This record gives sequence, C-alpha cells and structure tokens, in this order.
Amino acid sequence: MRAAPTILHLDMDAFYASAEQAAKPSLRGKPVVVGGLGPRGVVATASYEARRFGVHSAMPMAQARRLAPNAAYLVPRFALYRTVSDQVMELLGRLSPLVEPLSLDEAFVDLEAGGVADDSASALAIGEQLREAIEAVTGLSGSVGLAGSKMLAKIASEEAKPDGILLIEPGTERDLLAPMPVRTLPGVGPATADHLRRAGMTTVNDLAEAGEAELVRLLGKAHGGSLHRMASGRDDRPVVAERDAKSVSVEDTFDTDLHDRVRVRSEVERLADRCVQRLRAAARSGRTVVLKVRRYDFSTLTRSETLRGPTDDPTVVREAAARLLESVDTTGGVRLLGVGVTGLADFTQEDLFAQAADERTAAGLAGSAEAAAVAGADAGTDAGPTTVPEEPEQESAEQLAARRWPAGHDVRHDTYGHGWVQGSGVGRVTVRFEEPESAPGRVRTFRIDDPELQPADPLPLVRNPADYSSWPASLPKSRSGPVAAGGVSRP
DNA sequence: TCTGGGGTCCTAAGTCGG
DNA sequence: TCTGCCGACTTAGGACCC
Repeated sequence: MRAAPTILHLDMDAFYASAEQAAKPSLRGKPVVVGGLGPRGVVATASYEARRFGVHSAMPMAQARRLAPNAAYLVPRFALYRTVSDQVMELLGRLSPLVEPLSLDEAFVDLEAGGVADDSASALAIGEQLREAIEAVTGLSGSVGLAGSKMLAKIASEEAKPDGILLIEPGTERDLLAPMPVRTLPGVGPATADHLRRAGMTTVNDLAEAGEAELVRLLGKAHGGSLHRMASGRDDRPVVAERDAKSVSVEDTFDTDLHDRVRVRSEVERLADRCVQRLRAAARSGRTVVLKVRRYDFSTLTRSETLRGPTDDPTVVREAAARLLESVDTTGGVRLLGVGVTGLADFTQEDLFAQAADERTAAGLAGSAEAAAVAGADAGTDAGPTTVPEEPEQESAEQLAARRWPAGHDVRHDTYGHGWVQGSGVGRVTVRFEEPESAPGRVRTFRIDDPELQPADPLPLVRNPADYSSWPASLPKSRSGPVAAGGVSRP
C-alpha cells in the first residue's frame, strides 16, 4: 500500500461488444452479444443494452437467445480487438514503463514509476486525459480506477463502470471495503464464497474480523493469508511489466460428443500439432505434455507426461499426447479435448542440437525415418472460439454458409462497397452495407457464391484519429532514463 | 438450453535421493 | 546398514481470472 493513489487500472467497457457497435453503426444503442454461435457456445461479452435483458458473460448462448431474442449475435473478431487493444496499450505506455496488461481490454499502470503523477490531483488529471485519449483514438470508452494498490484500483474501475473514473483516497479503503460482498475480492469465486458463507462470512468486514488464523484454517495457507491481507486493505503486489508465459495449450469443444476412439485419437494429434505451432511461434519449447479430456458428463481429467528435456517437436508432442490418451476411458463420449505444454524453456541453439541428436538416436533405434521430418506447417488457422462440427464431411449447407460467411465479419461487394454479414443460410448471405463512420446502412441478400462478394479486413474504427503522439504534454525529466532501461516496447 | 478457450496459482499425494 | 527426515520433483485436480 503506497501513500499516494498512483496505481491506475483501466478496463474497457463491454469491450468486444462496444468494438462491434463502433464498427457497425446500425447496432449502436441495440443489444449486442458476442460469443460462440455453435450449439455449445457461451457469451464472451454482452453490450450494456443486452445486459438489461439479463444476458452476461459465460452464459450459454442458448439461454441468452431466450432472454434477448432480438439482440444481434456475433462471432468474436480477435484481429479487430487486438488492433484496438494495441492502440490502447500504446497510450498506456506513454504514461509509464510499468504497464501490466491483464487481457486485451484491461491493464494496470504504475503512474509513480512513470513520473506522471505523485498525488491524488495529478493522478485524477492523468486518468481523465487517458479516457479522452482512448475515446479520441479508438472511439471506445474505458473506465479508470485509481488507488494505492492493484486490488483497490481494480475495485475502483469496477465501481466507476461504465464510462467513469473513481479514485480511492488512501485512508478510506477499509471503510469502503467493509460492507462489500466477499466476491469483490480477487481470488474469491463461487466455491470460496460458498465456503465462507457456510462459515458465516459474507462481507469483506467479516473476513477482516475473522482474523488470519481462521481464514488459513478454512482456506489453506496461501489463499487464507492473502485473503486476510486483501480484506484488511493490504496489497503490495507490484505492477509487473512483462511476464513470460508458463504454458501453451489448445482445446476444442465438439458440437456433439465424440464416441469413435479413432476419431478421438486423430483429434488429439491435430490439437498436438496446433499446440506445437503456437509453441514455435512463441520461440519456446516445453518439457511436460498435458492431455485434457472432458467427458460427456462434464467430468474433466488431465494426464501429463514429463519428457527428459524440453521439446518443440510435433512428433514428440503428438506421440506423448497419444500415449496419455491410452490411459483414459472415453466410453460414454468425449465433449472436449485439449493438448498443452508446460515447463517452458526458451528455445536455444543447444536445444536444436540436442533435438537433432535425439532424433538421430530415435531414428537409429526405431528405424523411423519420419522422426526427422520438419513440421514447417503454418496453416495460419484462426479457428476462434466456435465449436468443432463432429463430422466436417457431412456438414449441412447451412453450416457451410456460416463457415464461409461468419456472422459479423466484414465483406466487400464490387457494387455496394463495404459491409458485414448479418446472417446466412439456405444458400443465401445477408449483408448490411455500412462502415464505422457511415450512417446506418441498408441490407441486401446474395447467393453465398456470389462472385462480387469477398471477405474483407475490418476497417479502423476511427478514420482520422486525433494526434496524441506528444501526449502527455509535459514529461518530467525522470522519464528519459528508466524508460530505456525498463524495456517497455512501444511501436 | 446446460456450462468456451486461454491461462495462472495452489494443494496434496507419491516418489526418489541424500 | 537401517531408519527417519527433508527437499525436490511429478502428477492430478480444483479454483479462479478475463
């Protein structure tokens, strides 16, 4: 806990849904739901208009459709969100070398380390300027929380939502926290909240008064201890700029459960290949291979195998995953499969030699020539969160149309210009022709194989953004040194 | 109508070596 | 050599986060 409220938490408001509304004028002011559209999809983000119907994230899509049948249902477009996120993070990087992104739409900033704020007044001023800058550059709104610790800054931005700013003055945090429900604290989810409720604790004050020993007894050393500190308003976790990933994993939920063992096996190998592609893209290698299986009844189990050394060889990972699958009973059906790698190491030249030596040994012993094959595969897949049809070869015309023309994706028509897919089915695709800065546009319907219609890249949400290249205006001298040493990357 | 995908951290039990 | 203890590591699962 520091003396001045100089930790800033930024949270973009209903990020995915707001980005879609900014991209599609006809959706502004309307309920928008972004998420997986398959039979097992869930809501990623609901616009505030959709939330009024009771729709919220993590809710099954089918339930959302019943609550808000007239909302627009869109598939997420991570490329667009990442572009906007990069713009936002670039602005944050101007405030401090210490920026800790939590996701595409959220980050902590240590304003003190940036030398841009050292008291409440200057922190508030910077927070307001930041919100203006984000709005001007991206067209979207974000909420800002300011406090002396990460926990309180995050609680503050949550309270400020939507489109607001809130500063928690040091000295007031205990009183502010006391009446809040335990779920407010980071690390308290449904299970812990239930546990605490059974012990008679429902508010943050209950936790603070229970004492550390009691919480440790209930929840264990690490969790109980940290919870008691949080409940007492104590949180000295630093803002950490760059942390290395500790694992890489991919998983797929299937539209219908898999029963065929051969099919299960081939899916595992496909996932292993995708996992390795990601691993290689990150220039890492890993030592422990993890297989995840979710069965028909939603019971989930994992099996792992630790190799003698780190690898990024697709054959090695594929075979390890296949071995792990042998120990899993899949009768009854498989709902989800996942393959991951942990125990990550930086990919080094030595690894390359070791790898090659291993492969020669393996080839020599087992006589397997393919072991040395290089997996240059780079399919550039961007599957998104949609679930996988069980039998691609038996796909209906409807599914085919949805795959070629995903709801919400951009298109360009030779005659009518830029638009987005409003829906598709029975050989037809419906397109609304509008752009981020146009008036709401008109809808037209085409055959799904209309040669004039092509998929298109998202357009920038703001065509000519205001120039923030010299923001914030007055930079204290302290910035020149630490920035270079701190190593925050700015495009 | 059930319940995504990508992660992190913690705990507990078993094993192994010194 | 036997026994006990400790620490490190592996494995599985659970909770939580966005």
